Amino acid sequence: MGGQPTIKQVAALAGVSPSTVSRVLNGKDEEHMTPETKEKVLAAIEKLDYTPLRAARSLRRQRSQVFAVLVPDISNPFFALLARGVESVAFRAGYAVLIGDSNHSVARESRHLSLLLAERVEGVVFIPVAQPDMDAIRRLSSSGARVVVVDRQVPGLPTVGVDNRAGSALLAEHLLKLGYRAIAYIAGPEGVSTAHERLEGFAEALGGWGVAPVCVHHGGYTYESGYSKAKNILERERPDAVVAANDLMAIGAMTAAEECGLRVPDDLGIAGFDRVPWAELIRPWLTTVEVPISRMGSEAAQMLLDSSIGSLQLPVKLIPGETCARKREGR
Amino acid sequence: MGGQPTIKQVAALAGVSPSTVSRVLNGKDEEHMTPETKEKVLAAIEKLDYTPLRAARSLRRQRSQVFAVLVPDISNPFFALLARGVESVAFRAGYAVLIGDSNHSVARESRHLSLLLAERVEGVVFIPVAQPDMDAIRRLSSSGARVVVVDRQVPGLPTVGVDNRAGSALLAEHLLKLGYRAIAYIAGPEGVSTAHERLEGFAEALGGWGVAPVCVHHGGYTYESGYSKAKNILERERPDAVVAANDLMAIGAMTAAEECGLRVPDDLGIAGFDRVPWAELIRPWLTTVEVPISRMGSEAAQMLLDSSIGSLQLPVKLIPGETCARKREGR
DNA sequence: CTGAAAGCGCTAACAC
DNA sequence: GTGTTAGCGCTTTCAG
Repeated sequence: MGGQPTIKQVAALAGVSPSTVSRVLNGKDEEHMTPETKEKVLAAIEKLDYTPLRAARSLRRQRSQVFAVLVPDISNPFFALLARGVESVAFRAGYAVLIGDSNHSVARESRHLSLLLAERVEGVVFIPVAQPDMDAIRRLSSSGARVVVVDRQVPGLPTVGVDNRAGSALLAEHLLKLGYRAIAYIAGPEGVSTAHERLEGFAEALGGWGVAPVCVHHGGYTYESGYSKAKNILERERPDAVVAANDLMAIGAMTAAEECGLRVPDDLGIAGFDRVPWAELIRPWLTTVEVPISRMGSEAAQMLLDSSIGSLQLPVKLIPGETCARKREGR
Repeated sequence: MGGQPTIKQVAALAGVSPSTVSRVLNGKDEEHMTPETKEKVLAAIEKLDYTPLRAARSLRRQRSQVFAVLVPDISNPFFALLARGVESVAFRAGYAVLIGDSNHSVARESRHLSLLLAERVEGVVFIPVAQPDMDAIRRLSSSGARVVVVDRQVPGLPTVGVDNRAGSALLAEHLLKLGYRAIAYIAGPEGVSTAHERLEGFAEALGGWGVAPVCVHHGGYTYESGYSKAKNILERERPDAVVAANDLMAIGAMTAAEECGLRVPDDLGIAGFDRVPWAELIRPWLTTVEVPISRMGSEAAQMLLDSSIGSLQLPVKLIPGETCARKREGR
């Protein structure tokens, strides 16, 4: 007990001044230093098991050595993987990582942004909610914190993302080649950039083949919304495939198909987007598009570390699965 | 740009001293304060959009207002849910939450514990790896940080856990009632307390019916280990059910069963433990035992906030699923 | 090559 | 009621 040792105590034990200890700690002037002095200091540090207090250091250096990850829901595996990518790079660089969960609420997100300002975080890897508080974002970033947006677009902020249009086009062509023509689309929430991009890329690619979606509904990127939208669609239309803008909704659609007595893929093809980590555990295997989310996290963290901040686009990959397996001729 | 405003600037603008601003900020002596003074200060704070610097405050108050979550893999939905529970309680109480991912490595975990020491976190919600660095843990907790272990046992530390024995017994009885008798068990890693508890609870309950497991293998709580152990078992034995110590391994076992040409549940029953959030998306539905992990996170955080630190055990719940659906008479 | 001194922004005694 | 002062633990000029 009795509090951790301070630099003063280390100095006293080593018989030097605090400044000398500090120099050793920070590797300054190491070349112009008597090896013995250094040894003594190191020994004292070891002996007392001394660790410099970050708060004091931050205060003095005017930098916190802290990053943050701010996402709508950390329990969503997609976001959790992002956090992991960030944490791993940040930790290696000696940064601590704060976690923020906005719970899809603008208000909570704003409060988090303010907290991060108080914390003087040096950088934030950020997945904003649909209509973020631009003012809070501006305040934070004009405080000197770097902000990198991931998998979304926010005007004026650098982004790490993927080519959603291209990914959707890949998926569309895959389905067309398999013979699907009556395709229903469950889009993401309106006002979210990825939702638009995925929808547009998909519709355009279909258009190139002279095909149009049977219908387009907007869901909320959740399992439940995928389920209810699909239910809705299947009661009204007779598509031969349902494509959802993410995996969670696609799986919801699978449940709906099952309840409607449709067999996947025999009666209905289903596809998603993201390739969430457990996508491959779903049976039948989901057809999806891989988004390298963990990599996006580490790239974003790297951008925070480098001075070079600029947008970055990573490639996506089509993952064919059993849920869209129809032969061109039908069966 | 040009740096954030300080308490001095607020004081100057309000025409008062910094202490007065501080008093307003902290709600001290609010009653013995001229309402006008308070108004002026509040106005100045508003005007400058001032936020007190946490590092300075921490240094002076000798408390960081920071908690941490340290887990083996934040991208594991089980741990991510835990983090969410912690974050939500901590945030409400004005605490920031650091995230640490030990990547199942003792070395990384140790380094994280040191970093948390430097950070002077006030509390840690901790899921340790199999053979943790007890020394690092002791150093941290004797620095004054409260440490609550979740879902594991570490001698001398308070725990938030569940009754794994009872849960396993529940599961065993469910299977026995359904008529399963030749049950293979895939346990968790040796040296992990939950693994032992689950195994023992299961074996004991079987014993009560005069039944013993066909065999017991130890896996690593991962999908891959579940797959390979099950493969192994199915090549040698002819169990009518495979029970895994967690869902991830159970799902691995499902894949193995499939590859061996066994139909679930007709030829082979399969059960897990944890009820990970996407367990219900798996088809056929997994039989499992629910562990309220998010709740465990919020309870742990609450323990950090309250002065009362002591172990806590939350109840588990059996979730019957289609993977163990055999009738008593067989089919 | 090393020490002394000042100060980062804030809070808490202690004055008045 | 409010201001003055000292100091949390550290880094960094500036002397020597």
